[in-house]
Amino acid sequence: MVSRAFPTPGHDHGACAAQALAAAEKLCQARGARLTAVRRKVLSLVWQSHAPVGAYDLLARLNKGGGKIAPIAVYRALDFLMAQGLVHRLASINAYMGCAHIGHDHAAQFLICKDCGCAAELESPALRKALVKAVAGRGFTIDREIVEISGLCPHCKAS
Amino acid sequence: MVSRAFPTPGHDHGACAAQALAAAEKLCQARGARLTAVRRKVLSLVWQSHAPVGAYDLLARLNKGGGKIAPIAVYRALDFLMAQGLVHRLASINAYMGCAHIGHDHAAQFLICKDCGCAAELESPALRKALVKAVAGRGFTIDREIVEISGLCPHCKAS
DNA sequence: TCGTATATGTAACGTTATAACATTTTGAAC
DNA sequence: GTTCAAAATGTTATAACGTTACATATACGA
Repeated sequence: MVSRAFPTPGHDHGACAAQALAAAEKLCQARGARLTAVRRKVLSLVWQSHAPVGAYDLLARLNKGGGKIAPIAVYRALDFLMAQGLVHRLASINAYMGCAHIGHDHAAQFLICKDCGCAAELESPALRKALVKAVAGRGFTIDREIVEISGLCPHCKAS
Repeated sequence: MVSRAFPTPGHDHGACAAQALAAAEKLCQARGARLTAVRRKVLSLVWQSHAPVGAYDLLARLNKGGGKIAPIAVYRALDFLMAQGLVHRLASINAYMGCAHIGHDHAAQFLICKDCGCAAELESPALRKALVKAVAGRGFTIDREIVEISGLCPHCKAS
């Protein structure tokens, strides 16, 4: 399977998130990367839903219960998680989501539902290829690509 | 020609910008859209270079000489210009650039040089088609697409 | 010229992200 | 196990980006 599909409204998200966390744990261990308490907590919060979440939302959730963590701490955790490929940033909505294809580098594309707020990761080789081809011949060297498509997901369209 | 190429370092930018402003003027007149003084000024500032420019940069330039324009005025002007298709917003860098293909709706793609800061508009039908195709079959309805590719432009790569 | 829609002014505020520097924790070498 | 340097976190302040709410002014057709 190439894409993480949009979750059905009633899917078992607990299992979904737990699996992602376990995989992240394993990956970090293998790499000698330190998945510290803050980082693990931020990652778990990111995985609380399939809707990308803002940094200050994460901050508020971290501090729910009287914590005093500063914004910078969240951004640092997110930077680490992005460097490890565990989290993606969606530039068009200033939000972060868990990566569905950890363990290998990939230039992903994102579908963002403007109704329910959920996002799905595409990772289409054909699209990637078309992009590279479109740029080729212009003498431009690609460093990073951002492809974010907003619209209506299947579930929201149906209702 | 499908794309606005990266300008050569010494190109006649005065003529380039003047042409864009004249075309915008004409388009607004034809549509009955009011290209007021503020909007015209913002558009001309946007066209002062081929590097996308931030809203607060525009603001500073507007106020150079003692003006007191507020941020909101710039954003309102930009909103108008974007609605008319005269300006694009680059979400990945929070900046704005003049549109090179005014007068017809288009889903453009952008190449952004991380060295000189210049950006070019691609508007590749093949890429667009690949994107639509990649999304098709997933039941997702496209509303808006953002494709922003950062890297090195030909001129910067050469030097 | 009247009235309404459009545009702009004004002030305050909300949101997103980073800078700069101090302190603590970690893990490996000795 | 002590020491040391690198990595991580804490603390405070601030930069950068964008909007709300409401008042005023201008344009333009009836």
